[in-house]
Amino acid sequence: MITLKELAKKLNVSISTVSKALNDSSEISEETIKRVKEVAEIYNYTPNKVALSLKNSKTKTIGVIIPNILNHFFAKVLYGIEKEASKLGYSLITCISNELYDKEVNSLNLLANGSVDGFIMSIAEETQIHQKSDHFKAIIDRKLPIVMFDRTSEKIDCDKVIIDDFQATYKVTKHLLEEGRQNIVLINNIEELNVGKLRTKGFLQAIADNVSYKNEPIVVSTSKADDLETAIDAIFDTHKAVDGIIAIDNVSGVIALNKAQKRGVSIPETLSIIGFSDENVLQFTTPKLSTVSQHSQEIGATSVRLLVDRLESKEKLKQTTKVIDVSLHLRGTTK
Amino acid sequence: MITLKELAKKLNVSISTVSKALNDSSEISEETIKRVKEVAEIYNYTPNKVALSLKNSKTKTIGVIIPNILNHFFAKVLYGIEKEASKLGYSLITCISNELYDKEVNSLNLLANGSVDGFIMSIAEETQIHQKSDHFKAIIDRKLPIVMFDRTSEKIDCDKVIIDDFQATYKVTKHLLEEGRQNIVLINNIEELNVGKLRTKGFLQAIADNVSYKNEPIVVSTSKADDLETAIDAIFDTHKAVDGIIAIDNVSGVIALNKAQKRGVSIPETLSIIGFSDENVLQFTTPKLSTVSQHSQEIGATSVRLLVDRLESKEKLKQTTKVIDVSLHLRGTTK
DNA sequence: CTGAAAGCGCTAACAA
DNA sequence: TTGTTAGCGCTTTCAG
Repeated sequence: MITLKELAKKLNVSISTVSKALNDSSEISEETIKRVKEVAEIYNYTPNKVALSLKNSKTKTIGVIIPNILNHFFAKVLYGIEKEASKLGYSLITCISNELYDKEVNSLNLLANGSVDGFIMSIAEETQIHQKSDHFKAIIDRKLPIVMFDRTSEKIDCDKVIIDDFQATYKVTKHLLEEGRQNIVLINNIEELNVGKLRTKGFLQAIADNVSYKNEPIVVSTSKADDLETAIDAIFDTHKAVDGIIAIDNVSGVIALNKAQKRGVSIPETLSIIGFSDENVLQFTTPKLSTVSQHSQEIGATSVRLLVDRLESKEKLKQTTKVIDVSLHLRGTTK
Repeated sequence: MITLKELAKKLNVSISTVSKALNDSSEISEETIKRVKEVAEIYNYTPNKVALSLKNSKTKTIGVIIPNILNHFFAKVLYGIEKEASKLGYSLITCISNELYDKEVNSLNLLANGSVDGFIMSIAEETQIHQKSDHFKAIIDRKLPIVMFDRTSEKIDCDKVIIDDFQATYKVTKHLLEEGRQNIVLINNIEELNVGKLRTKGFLQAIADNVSYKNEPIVVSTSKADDLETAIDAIFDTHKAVDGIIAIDNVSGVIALNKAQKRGVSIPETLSIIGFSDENVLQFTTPKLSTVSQHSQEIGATSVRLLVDRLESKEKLKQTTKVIDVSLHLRGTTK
């Protein structure tokens, strides 16, 4: 990497002249600017990012902490974050907390030493179970803004991007009720997470609001099941009359569809299934799974915009919570 | 963030004393070291990463360029990279090329300005189709080492981590031949990529080496197919006698399994299927897909080790190519 | 219009 | 044992 100093020597001018010329300063003559730029071009000069960061106390870099990159939802959010960040001239330092509290604390502290201007993150499962939040406070105290998406904490006052989880399942349930389903099972594979709790609430409320629904709402929690597939398969034994399944996580919907088909259940005639999966699973099933689309990419992009707005605004902005719309994509597994 | 300077003032000593004390220099008295460390602890001092990077001309950061984060193979490699890098004390700046040449060039240049010590990457599809490689040369000329994984370029002399693609399909094909299959179809959804070409070669060679195989080898290229599912479904019409399918990409194996099942083909009795999918798809099918495991996480970890070795070694190391073993996981879709 | 110098936070050679 | 100083690469104020 060639530096200003070296350019200056080659040009027989001072360092500051080169710097100013390259920044089109009005202090420098047209003539000199041209000369400097030519030579800079030849030697392929680019300003050293680290020096700039030190000088400006700004890195133009966002720290991203993802609980689990193998989960397609998070992968897609990251995709959205990367796209928007790169559009706005920001780089990404990515850490993966692997759902662990310690790793999350670590990543946060590691990057809070000047490496990034702010954070975009989703809370690790372990952190959420144990309701930890002091580490977030510590970061915010150090004037590093955080944007939380999907898994957020009420204890922390920061920008948030979420979907309306309650509303999502409320809508889904309502749809199944309108189909005339009377034995709806909700599969909850994420009960420790707040989003899991909210989605369950939406389901229960929708059923409570429906006077013509005869049965008790059924919630099957599978999180602790050693084997998700077995647990889901068992639903068909335990609840013989099941005619509607809502799967509020990434994968359970597809599994339920598979198990139902193996048992010869005709879908969507006698059973409707709606999942929270991303489109990537669609190519794996026939009929195609009906899903709640969480607009994952949009969640990522919005998070970036929120953070960058805060970083680049002069005034102190108020903390906001953006709610991203969900949409119901009815495909082959619903009527 | 508190700085050395501020600590020094609070302690009434010089900046360098503080610095040395914190680094346990033998020049400083036990006494002072203790005093300094206490105060540093109180104010939660951590050295500024940017300043260190500038000082040392080392960022302890690796630039990672992934063609497509939504592809589970790459997500898993990234997972492996992150885990190993973090173990070795390195951070990751992640870019996603989205399979585009321009984006790849851009990311490379963006990070080559001092942001990272080296790169780990897999080549974008577009780059590989057009056989571009000058941008890699430019980076290496700037003394930034690159480790390429999976999709590599023969034109570039750098560390590489690959699987033995030829051997992989050779083994797979041999297995199907030993099962007695006589009408094997290879589905190639990645024919523009070198790995696609190599895997195809391995298939062809295995068949050529087998004297008792009666028919011509069949390769179905689907890359340009608007609809992968339709293309795969059509195989069963075009090649009625098909009794073995090898899918050399991430998803085609599962799709083939689905389509076959819909047509009532009994698996693995009359048809064997082997795919290159990762384990994540297993929960979506019954029987479980037999696969070639590429040890994606290991690919990532090895890439990191290769790069870090080079970065931290005094001598000039020779460029090496690590070949990661593949293993054949026979499950329900093979005999 | 151009240059010298200070400073961002840190380390290390050298001086005291 | 502690302090002074220079320098990593850059921008910017102030002098010339």
